[in-house]
Amino acid sequence: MSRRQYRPPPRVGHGPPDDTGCTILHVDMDAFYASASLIAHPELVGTPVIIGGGNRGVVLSATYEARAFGVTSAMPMGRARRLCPQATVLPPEHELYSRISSAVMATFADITPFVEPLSSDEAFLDVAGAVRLMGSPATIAQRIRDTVADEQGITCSVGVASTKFVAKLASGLAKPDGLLVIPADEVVTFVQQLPVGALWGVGDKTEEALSRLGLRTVADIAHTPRQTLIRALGEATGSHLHDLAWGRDPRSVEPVRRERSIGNERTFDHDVDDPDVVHRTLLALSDKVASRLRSAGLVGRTVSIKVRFADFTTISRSRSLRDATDVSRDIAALARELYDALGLQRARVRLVGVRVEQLSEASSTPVQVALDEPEHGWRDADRAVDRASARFGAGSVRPASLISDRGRRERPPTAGR
DNA sequence: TCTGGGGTCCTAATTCAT
DNA sequence: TCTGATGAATTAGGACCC
Repeated sequence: MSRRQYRPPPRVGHGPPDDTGCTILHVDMDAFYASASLIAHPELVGTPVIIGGGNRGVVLSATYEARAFGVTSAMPMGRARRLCPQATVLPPEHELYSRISSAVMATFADITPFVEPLSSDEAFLDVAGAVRLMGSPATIAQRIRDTVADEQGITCSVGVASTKFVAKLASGLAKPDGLLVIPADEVVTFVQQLPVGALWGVGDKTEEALSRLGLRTVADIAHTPRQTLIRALGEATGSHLHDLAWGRDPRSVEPVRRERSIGNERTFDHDVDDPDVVHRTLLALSDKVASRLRSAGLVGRTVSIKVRFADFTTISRSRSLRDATDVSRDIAALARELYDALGLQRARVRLVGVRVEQLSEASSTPVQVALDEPEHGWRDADRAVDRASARFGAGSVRPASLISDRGRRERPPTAGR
């Protein structure tokens, strides 16, 4: 579901590609959400289909038939409908996607323990240790494509290369339903012919900045002094891009990545200027975040809120607690404090979000309890709510203020994920 | 065109501790 | 005790990714 697509693969080299040393695979499902949803709608195969919804939503995924009309992911739904009025629009089915995603990741795990998922529909694999048993990297890549197609009924594309970022570029160029090997000794030629926007980490803003320097291709970046790039883009981005432009990418495939934050946010159907509605939404979001923390066995020290106004300007505020917490009430209280401290009168609010950062394992983080606070009471209450939710469904137990009269009238957001 | 929701990482300013 | 330097942590904002 990469947002950036580039033209058909340029032919690199002649004869069968040499995959020696190309032990990194990037596997990417083709139009994942759309393909998955079509399993239940075989009559729509071969027609334009858009996954998305909500009156203020964006396109989550679209079939290649819809993309032919210019529809891309993350495009506002209104625009997508105008570009392709004949498309069928289906609402997302997240549970289906996550089920298929788990099955695909399990297929990867059968091949190598070195699997780094990037999202529900793509992953890096390091197959160095599997080559003796299963054949060359390209052979393994083809086997993955066959297995996923047979078992899940959807296609994927695989990039095979000696580094992560080249493997990712390759899978993008192989799409849809393709396999592309970039031999190790052709990496520099391959990357340098690409436009700067093809590089991972170059979005609209960075592309603009590069364009101001007159840099359009990766070769242009490669032949620009490192210091010039650093001056224009900052230390990290500047030196990173210079390295990539020469094919240097020492990052290894990391199977376990610890979560650094957990958050939830919500865009209102219509802009809201009633502080009471915002307060109740913050409460519901805090509740959701806290329960996700608990089920992940994590606690967090920093609570941050995000507020987006009607004109789309967005601000955030955060504060750190003395001790890490996973207690709904603590998170909600701080979120509300942060919001109230903004001193907004009747600003029109489009979105609010709550996020908890500075995470650590709940089991290894002592949660300090002040003697005069009924801290354990709230923790125990939260766990009872967790048990009830597990038994009777999410949202079966909610803070009283979310089911008040006003609540019924305004229909606060329910926990749905 | 009118912009979701889940995140990660980077930068810069400010504050705090030594 | 005051002062300055230095480095770490905190906070806010923004770019980027899928």
